[in-house]
Amino acid sequence: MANNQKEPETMLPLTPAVFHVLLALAGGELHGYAIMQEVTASTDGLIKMGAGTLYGTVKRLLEAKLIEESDERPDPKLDDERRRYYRLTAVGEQVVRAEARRYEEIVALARGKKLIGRTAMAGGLA
Amino acid sequence: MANNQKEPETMLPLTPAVFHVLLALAGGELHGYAIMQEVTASTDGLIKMGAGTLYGTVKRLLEAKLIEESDERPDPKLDDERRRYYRLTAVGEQVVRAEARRYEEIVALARGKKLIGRTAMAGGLA
DNA sequence: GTAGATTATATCCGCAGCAGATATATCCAT
DNA sequence: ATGGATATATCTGCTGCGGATATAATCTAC
Repeated sequence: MANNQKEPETMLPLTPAVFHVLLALAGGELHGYAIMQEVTASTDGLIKMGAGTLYGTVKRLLEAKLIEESDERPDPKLDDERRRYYRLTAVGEQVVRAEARRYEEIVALARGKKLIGRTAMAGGLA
Repeated sequence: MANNQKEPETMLPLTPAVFHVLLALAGGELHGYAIMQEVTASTDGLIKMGAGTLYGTVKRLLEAKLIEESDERPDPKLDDERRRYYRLTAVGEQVVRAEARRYEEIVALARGKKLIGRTAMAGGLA
């Protein structure tokens, strides 16, 4: 094969916490606390990631080289210097893509079993 | 509200193991070992559910009344009497539906961040 | 028919990692 | 300046996943 690294599929499935963190960072670099807020916001408050989960997950993701710290500051003046920003690595992006596709397959499976409709309106008729 | 039971959304998110078991049973009742095989088959071998995971999960699902044992035998003559068949309860079906919708939302989120395409072909261009 | 592989259920236990509690410190609004 | 929100970090209890182990019935092959 053309590249020298393992196939991203080999590290699937991701834990939900890992996936949510990578997904949050797929929209651009964020600092830890912002990741927590992004996860809560993007799931309508259903997933509330605790501090222990977040920082533990970030640590493991750094070790696995799926994310990396960035020294760039979006706006040096308005920024809080306590913040530590993180971004996806190339491998991290491959992995989050692969996991997203896996989720897509599961949705297709659920659709095949008539659990959800063909349209993408997740709310249904409520 | 009209019904006397909790909203299925309150017990989300499900663990991946729980979701896969419920999803397998959404296609009709199955015995334990068949659930394992169905999970492996429907995920192209990516998820290989161990015996400990399966029977532990089944036990907890029975306690939570999301599944129930059925005495019906698909074909009494050809059947293996060791088998224990399980089916979704009404609540269990509500819950697996709700979780499937949640997965759909996550896929939509990933789509919004351009991680996957608009079409549902999960394999992509490989 | 009987030996070996597969099917089938069940429990045990080590380990990963999630989640709340705790600690510390800075930033911001009043 | 005081209090509350922001921000990072660690500790620890607990859940539950997953491989190993045990037991037994069923099926296949010879």
